[in-house]
Amino acid sequence: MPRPKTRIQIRNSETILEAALDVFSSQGFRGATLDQIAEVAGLSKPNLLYYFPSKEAIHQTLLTRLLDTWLDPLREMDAMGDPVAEVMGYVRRKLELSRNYPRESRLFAIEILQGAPRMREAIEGELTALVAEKAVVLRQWMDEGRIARLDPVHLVFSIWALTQHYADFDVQVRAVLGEGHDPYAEAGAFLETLYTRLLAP
Amino acid sequence: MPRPKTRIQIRNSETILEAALDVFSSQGFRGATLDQIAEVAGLSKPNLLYYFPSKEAIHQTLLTRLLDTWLDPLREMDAMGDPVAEVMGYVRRKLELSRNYPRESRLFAIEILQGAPRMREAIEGELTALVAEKAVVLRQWMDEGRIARLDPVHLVFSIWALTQHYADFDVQVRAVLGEGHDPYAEAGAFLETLYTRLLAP
DNA sequence: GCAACATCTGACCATCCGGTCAAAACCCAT
DNA sequence: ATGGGTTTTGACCGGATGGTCAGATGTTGC
Repeated sequence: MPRPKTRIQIRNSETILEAALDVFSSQGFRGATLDQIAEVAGLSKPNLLYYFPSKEAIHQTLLTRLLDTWLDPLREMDAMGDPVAEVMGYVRRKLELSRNYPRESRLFAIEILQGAPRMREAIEGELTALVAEKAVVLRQWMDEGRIARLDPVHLVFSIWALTQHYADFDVQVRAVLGEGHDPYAEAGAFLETLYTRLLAP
Repeated sequence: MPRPKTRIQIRNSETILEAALDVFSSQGFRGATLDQIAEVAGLSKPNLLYYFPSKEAIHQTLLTRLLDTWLDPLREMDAMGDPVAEVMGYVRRKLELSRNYPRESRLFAIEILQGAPRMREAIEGELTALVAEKAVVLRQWMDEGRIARLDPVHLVFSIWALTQHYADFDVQVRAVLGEGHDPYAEAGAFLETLYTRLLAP
């Protein structure tokens, strides 16, 4: 089953990946079982293995798809735009990602936490290259005095940390805030203030 | 084996917990096996179970010990001290914790990521209470105009996110930075700048 | 309506894993 | 040295889990 072709193949592959995302992101690779995924997907376990050769392959497919989605917001940061607006836009897009795709965020986090055993290559390649590229842009803006002088790479780290925190530590965030809060709305306002103050030249 | 008494008991209990921390923090609860822990500890599997009644119990012991260490830096934040210095001190202590106890940080992170199945109570109790208490102090400082007006709880979240990021995402941080960097030293400088600018009234 | 192919499943297998247990090895006070 | 308690272990158990397979069931183009 190299490339899905028929409608059934496409539909079922998607169903499986959707279910697998649910289970992997809440249990980790080792904690997830094919039976669980099969149940969530509403398919039998052998049927899962008709569409994917192994548990490993399902996980790998999810991770590969994930990386692109994950890097897109940073790719969009435009060297020609207004520096503060561009960084702010990146923060906003990244926070949206956490809000709309928390399972993906957690899947990614678990993978990195465990030493990125199945993503090392992508981390050291694509991701590192993209950050290096954008660091040049940021440094340029700093040289021109359009944003404050900071370590550009750690600036990017701070955006990752602050936005992903709300998806990855959701349980903790909600417990501490208590009832009657919209964590993401409040986070948006807080981060707006934070980066406004941090970036001012 | 309710309370370790003899020297051998104390020594072996510690050896087991140390090994378990290694394994649980890099594989998660489900991913860790007693055989792995036994091997790292240099003991046999039945011997592990002579000191602890179950895998679950080893994990629970680690989590319980962890929480106190984890909250201490925030407890130390003193309402009587200088506001900016107190917050900065908290940031510094929390970053030290990430640097010196990265495995503990990851153990905690994995637990929360997976929905805190074995820590819910502590999160909703102790941790929430402590944050609420310190939020009062922070709000007081803001009312007095001694630090900038911000959402105090999200300010605390930001400190957690920014400091723990360096332990939890260590692999990614090192990959992106490349050779010849001291991530924690750079992070310390970056966070100093960030919170100086953020907190200024 | 039927052949050819795609999809699905029950039964099964080998391995792994947490945990048990009886007996061996060890330690130490007398 | 010896006896009584402590510590350690090899062998084993039952259940879970990833994966296989032969055959049943569906689907589609003609």
